Amino acid sequence: MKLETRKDEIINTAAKLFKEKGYSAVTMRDLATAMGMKAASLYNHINSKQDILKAIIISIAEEFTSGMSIIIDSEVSNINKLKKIVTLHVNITSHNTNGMASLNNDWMHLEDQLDYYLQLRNEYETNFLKIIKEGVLSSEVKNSNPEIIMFSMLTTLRSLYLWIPKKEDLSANDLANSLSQVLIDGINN
Amino acid sequence: MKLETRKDEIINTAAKLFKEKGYSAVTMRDLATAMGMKAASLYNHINSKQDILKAIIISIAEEFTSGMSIIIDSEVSNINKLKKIVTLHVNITSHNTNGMASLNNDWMHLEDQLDYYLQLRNEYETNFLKIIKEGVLSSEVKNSNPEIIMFSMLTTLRSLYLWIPKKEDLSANDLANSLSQVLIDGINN
DNA sequence: TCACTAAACTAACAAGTGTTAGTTAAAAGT
DNA sequence: ACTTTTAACTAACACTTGTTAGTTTAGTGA
Repeated sequence: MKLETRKDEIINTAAKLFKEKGYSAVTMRDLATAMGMKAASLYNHINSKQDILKAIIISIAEEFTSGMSIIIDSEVSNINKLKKIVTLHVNITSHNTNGMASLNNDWMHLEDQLDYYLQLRNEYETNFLKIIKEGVLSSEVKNSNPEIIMFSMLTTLRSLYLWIPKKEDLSANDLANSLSQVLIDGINN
Repeated sequence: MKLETRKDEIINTAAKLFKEKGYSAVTMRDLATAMGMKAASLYNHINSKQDILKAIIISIAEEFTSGMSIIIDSEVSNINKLKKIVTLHVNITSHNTNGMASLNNDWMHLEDQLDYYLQLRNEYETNFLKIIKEGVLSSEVKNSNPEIIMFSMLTTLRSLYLWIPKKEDLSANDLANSLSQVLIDGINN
């Protein structure tokens, strides 16, 4: 665990600002002010505004990809795979709430890396859907529209970044458990 | 049902562009090009870029407020109130998917109307939470964390704008029913 | 001590921003 | 027939944008 470099500080500060106003509304001068320096000085550490966005989004997207890959290979029931997905989202989001905002809202500004990002996202959703469909086949999962199930779960999980910072009292574990219960068992008594 | 004015056309076109790139990334020249005219000509119909955003967001926010008010006053079980909320979101989103994107992602750029918007949103969430809490008290709703329940439902409902355009074969009614089932009864068999 | 490097600075640029002023041409109202 | 309105236009504005060039300053290794 290396110390946080100046470049990392800039990227983390940028992620925070991007979360508040969105990528396009944050200027390099905004970022510089937040860092306590002048805009031109940022370029001693980063190549471009684009590159900051890329650094924020791609690393998280790859975390999800490798996390999903481990879940796919794990030998547990499909319901338990879904629970693992919930935990994956809670964990990744917990240690990078700001970055998750950019991933959700600013991916379309990626330019060079857009295709790569879309590919990762597509693969992720395909794997997610496959688990649900297999769960339906094995009667673990109710026979509802699998795409609606995925949509419902995934949108909730993708919005965790909005919610986790407001509920810091809740441990990641507790949240993952409660959320799994609500998402999987429903709320009807 | 009056004919669509030129101003409405501009606002609808803007909503579409805002959905694709976000408010800040869309320029008045982008909007003008999409309308087949010059940027300056837009100002014959609208006062400012800000005003377009306001027109998009506030009208939808008020739709939600009045919809919620009807649900609150309706004499049905709390579970059925929750189902009505699902239907409310499906209906509003169905006839204004583009605007819902701005409401979700660009509300922070409202400036003058920001406080008003936040007030409406806050009241809405308070009412939503109250229905869930009363459902828990009357044992209609499982005794999970009410805030997690609301978070889970609301984030799914708020993301409908991403999904409805991709599933035009599904009628608003069918979608509301399927979604209610998934959100309320869960997916576990 | 001296060269080198890291990381800040000032100054400037070319392009793009929302918006205003003034003009024009066609349509509508009287 | 004349006036008014509508809705487009061109030209320009003051300001902001991301970024580059060149300079300065402080710390590091030889």
